[in-house]
Amino acid sequence: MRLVTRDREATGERILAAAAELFAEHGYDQVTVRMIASAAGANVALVNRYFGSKANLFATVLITASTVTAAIEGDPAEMPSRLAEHVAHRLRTGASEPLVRMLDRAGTSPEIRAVLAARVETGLVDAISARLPGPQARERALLATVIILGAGSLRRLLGPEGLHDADLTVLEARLETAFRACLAPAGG
Amino acid sequence: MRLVTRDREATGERILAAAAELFAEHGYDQVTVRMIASAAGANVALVNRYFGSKANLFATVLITASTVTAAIEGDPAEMPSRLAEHVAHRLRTGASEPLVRMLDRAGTSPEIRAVLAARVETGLVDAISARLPGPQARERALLATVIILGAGSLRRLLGPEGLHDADLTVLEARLETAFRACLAPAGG
DNA sequence: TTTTCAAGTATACGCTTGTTTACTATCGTG
DNA sequence: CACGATAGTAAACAAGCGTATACTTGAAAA
Repeated sequence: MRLVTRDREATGERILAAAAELFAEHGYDQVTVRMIASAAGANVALVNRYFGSKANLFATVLITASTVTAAIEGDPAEMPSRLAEHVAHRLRTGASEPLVRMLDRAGTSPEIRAVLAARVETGLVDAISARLPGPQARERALLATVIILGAGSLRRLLGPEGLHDADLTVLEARLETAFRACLAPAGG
Repeated sequence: MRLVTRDREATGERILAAAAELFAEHGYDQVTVRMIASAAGANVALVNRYFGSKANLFATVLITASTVTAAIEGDPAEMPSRLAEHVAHRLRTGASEPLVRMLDRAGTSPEIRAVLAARVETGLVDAISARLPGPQARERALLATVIILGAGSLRRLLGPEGLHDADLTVLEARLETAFRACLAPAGG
């Protein structure tokens, strides 16, 4: 029979889930291990006991976290519209995939930045450029990443009310042309 | 550091300058008042004595900090190329105006976010949209702001070495088309 | 010179952080 | 049952933070 009350694995997963939720919502710096433990219904010491350190827990969360693959995968010709829809939806609702949320709420400490940078490389830049035919794939992917990250920054900075007076359908349409300009095989 | 004179105003300005430098370099959260005081060659207590609080000092720095006005002002038709050059130069060198650097290293505490958001509104979004003829000026300005902020995020995340293998002249050319797509009067 | 007052200093307060240490409680098993 | 392994707990650790206090110093006014 599975243990209900004293289950190390289950507790560890609760901690991991709580950490993913909180990191995505508030960013690395603003989340304390006590917040994580409280949200997971676990003792503070278990966070460090099971994951070694807060930074390591964050890295574990990042590995587990999904990416924007849904918008990236598929026909490259329609990637601009998918990305535009994804970003526009993000601007509209504030919701997004955990990875992206954590990216633009990036912690400022160097060790965290490093693991985040690696994740951006693989989860965004490389993932996008791998699907781009033609030359300058990396540069084009970098620019698309710029928009994705920038939208997160703007949303975080201005909040929902800061975008209320903006027409979001207009934003989405223009986002698509912007993505298209970034991703087009022919430059300039 | 030994002072030649006891000049409150000069000391205050040294603190302000040191704070501007450090905030732009490392972001609000990572900078301590002791770092500021040390860089300014002043005592720790003077920071709070002269500026009330760290948050208030940050706000003062933000007010003093210059903006990207040089790239924004001028013929709107050439704003895309000016912005692209500005952003590309930023990606290349890592140097940028204090305001923009502080923006994408935004602190995560709510009170800091508020003053930053206000500064983005006036210094970027409003400044750009005011110079845009035609409809949807705010939406177009928002998208340009997205790129500006996103470039800062990417640069911060990947660092100089993360962009070494990318052709920055290509990036600048594509940035210009992206800005043009964002800022063009005719949508879609 | 003496007085005076603000500039500057040294230090510590209260708090929060991540982390660790001893301890308790509960389980499977001999 | 008893016992040992271990999940979980309570508490404190050391360090760092912003901030406040009480003191010292130096230059100008008297």
